[in-house]
Amino acid sequence: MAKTSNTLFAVLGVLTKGPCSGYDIRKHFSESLRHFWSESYGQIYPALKEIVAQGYAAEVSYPNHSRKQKKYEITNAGLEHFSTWLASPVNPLNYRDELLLRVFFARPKDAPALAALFEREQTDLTQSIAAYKQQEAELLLHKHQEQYPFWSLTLRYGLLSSETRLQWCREALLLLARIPDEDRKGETK
Amino acid sequence: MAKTSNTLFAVLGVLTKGPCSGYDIRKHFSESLRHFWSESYGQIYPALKEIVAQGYAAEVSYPNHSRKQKKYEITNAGLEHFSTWLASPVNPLNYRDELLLRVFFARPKDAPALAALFEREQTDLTQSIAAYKQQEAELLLHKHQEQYPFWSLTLRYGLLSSETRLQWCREALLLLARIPDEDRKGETK
DNA sequence: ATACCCATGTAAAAAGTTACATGATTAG
DNA sequence: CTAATCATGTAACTTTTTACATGGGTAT
Repeated sequence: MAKTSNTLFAVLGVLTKGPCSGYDIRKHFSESLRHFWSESYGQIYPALKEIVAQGYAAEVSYPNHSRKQKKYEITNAGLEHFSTWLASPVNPLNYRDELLLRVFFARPKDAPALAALFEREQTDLTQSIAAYKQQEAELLLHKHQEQYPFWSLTLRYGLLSSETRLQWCREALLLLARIPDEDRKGETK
Repeated sequence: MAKTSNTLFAVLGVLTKGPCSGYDIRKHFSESLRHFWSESYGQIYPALKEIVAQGYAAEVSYPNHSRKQKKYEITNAGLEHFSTWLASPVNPLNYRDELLLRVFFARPKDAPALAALFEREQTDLTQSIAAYKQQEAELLLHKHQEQYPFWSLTLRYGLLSSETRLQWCREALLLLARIPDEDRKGETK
């Protein structure tokens, strides 16, 4: 198969929402999509070139504002290609979690250091939960758009999974609090 | 900075559990660590070479079974290097979720296709939840090891997060069931 | 004018996967 | 004897990030 690359589809996906420049696309990734997807310029511009080469989008010019900006518009072929991808099976995600990695290898002597990492994680999660809630409120303005239920589902997942992880951090801190003092064996110092 | 590479630390981490060959390390990644970390041979063997070059592990030979196998043992310098890493701040994880990506770009006409993806996800999650529960039972055999609480925490996270995602799939399917019929506008066919 | 964002793009490096070549050992 | 598994390693490729070069537009 030629290209399974998700980058191409992610970029094409943004174009389904309307004509965009590379810069606009980047903004989408670092704003509404940042919680579950991102792409850097180094991926976006080459992907746009490829998408145009395959006839899934075309450059459009708006004579009004003759900026340096290039906008791309998805073609019918592009829309169809995207729909097909959307219905295709998802690849198993390969998840890499640095915090879990540290926990897995930790020993009693690492408990205080781990606790500090968990506390940091807690404050980060608390912030993102607040952000999700605010975004949910903002999203209500689009309540009557046909895409509303889908956008709302992605936000909902962000919220649920962050709350679960926060809860887990709390459990972990309780557990860690019971470890450090009883174990001081195997010290060489 | 020379190397922030997590691969080096992940491999070193496995070595903290005891002398291992590259093959053994691979097995660790595809067994106990698979839910939050993985490395391929193409990463592991070069990483081992690098680790030895930096003096964090050394090749050991067991004259008994003169196999083709090379085992590596972590050095004191390696243990210290690893502890330092363990206490260092975690990098923000860049999470990419193909299912969320599809949901975000979906429109009412895609509802049936999405529902199929969610159902697939449900069965996968149900399986991993069962696997987590079985692993929890097996882990009880190591209840008195000093690393038990940490291993148990990583399993616990796997279980909680899978259950949350499963719950979200159920909500999504209910929501999707209410979409498809009311929306048939904008069809060109 | 000068600073700051908008905007496009690329080169180089780093990270990671895949597929293969090679051969030893073990179980049936 | 044969198949499966153990075991090491690498080359080629894909993917992704990072850092830079370049310059237009706009507000102070």
